[in-house]
Parts: sequence; structure tokens; C-alpha cells
Amino acid sequence: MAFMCKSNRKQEILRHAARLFKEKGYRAVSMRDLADALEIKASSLYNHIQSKEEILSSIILEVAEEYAQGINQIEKETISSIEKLKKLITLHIQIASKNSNGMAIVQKDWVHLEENLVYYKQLRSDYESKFHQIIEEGITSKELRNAHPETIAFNLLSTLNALYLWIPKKSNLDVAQLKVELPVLLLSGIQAD
Amino acid sequence: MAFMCKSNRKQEILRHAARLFKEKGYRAVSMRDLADALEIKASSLYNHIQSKEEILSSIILEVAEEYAQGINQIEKETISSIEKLKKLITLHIQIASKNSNGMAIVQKDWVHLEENLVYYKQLRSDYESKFHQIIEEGITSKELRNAHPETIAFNLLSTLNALYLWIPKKSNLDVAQLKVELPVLLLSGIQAD
DNA sequence: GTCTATAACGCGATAGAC
DNA sequence: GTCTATCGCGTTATAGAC
Repeated sequence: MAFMCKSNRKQEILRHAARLFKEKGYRAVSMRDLADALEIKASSLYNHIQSKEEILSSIILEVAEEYAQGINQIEKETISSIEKLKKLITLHIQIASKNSNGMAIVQKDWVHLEENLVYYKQLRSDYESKFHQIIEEGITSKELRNAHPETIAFNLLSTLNALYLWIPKKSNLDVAQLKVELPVLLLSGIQAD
Repeated sequence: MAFMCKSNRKQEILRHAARLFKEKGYRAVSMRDLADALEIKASSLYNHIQSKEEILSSIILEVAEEYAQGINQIEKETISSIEKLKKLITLHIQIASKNSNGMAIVQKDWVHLEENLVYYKQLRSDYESKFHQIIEEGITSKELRNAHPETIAFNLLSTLNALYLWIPKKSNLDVAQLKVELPVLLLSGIQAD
């Protein structure tokens, strides 16, 4: 989507919307609230966007497609499973520090998608399948302990999915440190000896 | 609260509300939706409850107080920190399997509390403090590796808080297995050698 | 591109009959 | 305890002036 250059105003709307949606939840933010944040009237928003749902959709799909692209790239690299998992952890940290609002909205408000709900669910399910497969490869190659792959995936993904709650409270320095510390913490329990 | 025996009808309302709130989110479920589920009219609900927010409050506080009670009991036992953490993991699994709807609503809709918002936040912050303290004790006593306590707590709590997403898909047998498997998985990475 | 005015509808909640 | 009828307000979105 690198060629599609959205107008400044639309970008600004999306930015404020992401912040408000994260704070109060999609359903609890009215178009008047959003307009107030931009210091215009609600009706003026419709010169830049089609509907409230289009805003939600833009925010969520941007994040979801970033994850999809990230894992597709990592998946095809010729590195060990452990290295792939480390790169996945870094991917989550990067997205969460660049766009923690978007990540929060994906987690909490994907259910309110309409037009793109099916597409989003497909992206999510593809992501999880690939994540699982990397873990299964790691067990097969004996890089990982022989535990249940679903349990391992559940533990990793729930921690990574919650990063949006944690990262906004941290400084850039802390985030840099997290990129070192989190892979160690998350992987040391599952790596084979 | 063991003496306060709510009417059957009220219990039924809370049960249906919990299911609907989990599925669609608190703000997206109208009193008419809830009434439909009970096969009555919306106005009839108000013979049993005061307001929509009272329903939310009941559901959330029941779970939050169960956690508070659980950790208060565990905290004062004279067992090792590792044993306390194992009991905390079991506590989360138990609550999530008994009331996964309630747990989901706590995570997603606590922000919509009004009257009891401050009280809920206090319960939550107390819980997290005690959780952190148990981890810090474990590091001091050298039961746990000398990693950052916040990182350890973040990993544990994000996985435990996500159990409501995972447990409803599992059979009773799987849950029993989870009670064995999850402590091993979560603690093996942080236990001192 | 922003405004005022308003359409069309859904919301939580109440009053009062039965 | 459930019903019908309704109040007052908030919602997304549109029409048309400037």
C-alpha cells in the first residue's frame, strides 16, 4: 500500500480515532467525540471518511496486514526455529512500540468489524497457523522441549498480544532492553537442554 | 456474600448477560437484546435489576472479589514462593473454567464501570501488588532467577489473564491436564537451577 | 472543507394497566 | 412479574448553504 498516500486530514482523523478507541472502546466513542478531538463538527468528518466503521477497519487492517507480512517473511527464511521465534518476538515488540493504540484496538474491537470481519479473521487464523507450525518444527528438530505445541503457542501469543498494555509505559531504553530480555524469558522455559 | 441469595430470575439475567457481553461486548448489547434472550420485554428486566450498569458491576465484582480472596489466602500461607505461584496459576485456571464469561468481561469491559470503577481498580491494583511481591520474595530467596520482576510478572499475568480465551475450547480432561502442564511451562523458565 | 439543520433510528429507563 | 406505551436523549449519517 506504499503508493496509496492518504490525505493529511484523514491520517489525523485515524490518529485521533486510534487514541480514543483505545481509551474508551470503539462503541463508546461517538463521531462527535472524535470531531471534538479534531476541533471540527461531526458532519465534517464525512468529507474525509465514509463511515465510522471504515475508520475501525483502516486501523485494524493496517496492524493485521503488518503481522501477516512479518510472519510471511520470517517463515521463509532459512534459519533455525528458535531464530524464527526470536524474530517473531521482535516483530511483536516493534509493532507494539510503533502502534500500541492499533494493537489494542485489534485485540478489543475486531469483533465490531463488519465488511472486513471475514478478511480479518482469515489473516488472524493464517498468522496463528504459521506460528504453530514454527513451534512444531522446533519440536521435531528437537530445538524445543517435547511439550504440547498448543500450550507453548498459547503462552507465547498471550504474552506477545498483551505487549500493547505494557510498552506504552516504558521508555525507548526500556523497549530496547525488552528486546533482549523477553526472548530469553519466553524461550528459556521451552528450549531443549 | 454467602448469605445474600439473589432471586433465580436475577441469576438467570446475569447468566444471559454474561454470555452476551462476552460475545458482543457490553456497549453492543442492548437491554432489548438481553430481554430477547430471556424471552421477556426489556421493561420487565427492571423489576429485577436497577440498571444495565448494575449488571456489569455484579458480573465484574464477583470475579474480582474471587481473585482478591484467592490471593489473600495464598499470600498468608507458609509455603515457598514457587508453591505460591503454583497455587496462583491453579486459581486462575479454576476461575477461568468456572466462569470464563465473567473473566472475559472483566478484561474487556471494566472500563465501562461507573459507580464501582474506583473499587474495581483498587482490587486489581492490590492483586497485582501482591503478585509482584510474591515474585520478589522468590528472587530474594533465590528460588527464582535474578531477572526483572516486572518482566516475569508481565509474562505470567498476561498468560493467566488470557485463559478465558483458551479454556472454553477445552474439555474437562484438558483442563485437568492444563493444571499440570501450565505451572511447569510457566515456571521452568524462571526457576533458579 | 466546514458549517447548520435535520432525518431516521436505537438507546436506557419509567409509568401505569393488568 | 410482565406487559404496552412512551419519554428524552444520543447515535450515525446526509443535505445543502457558504
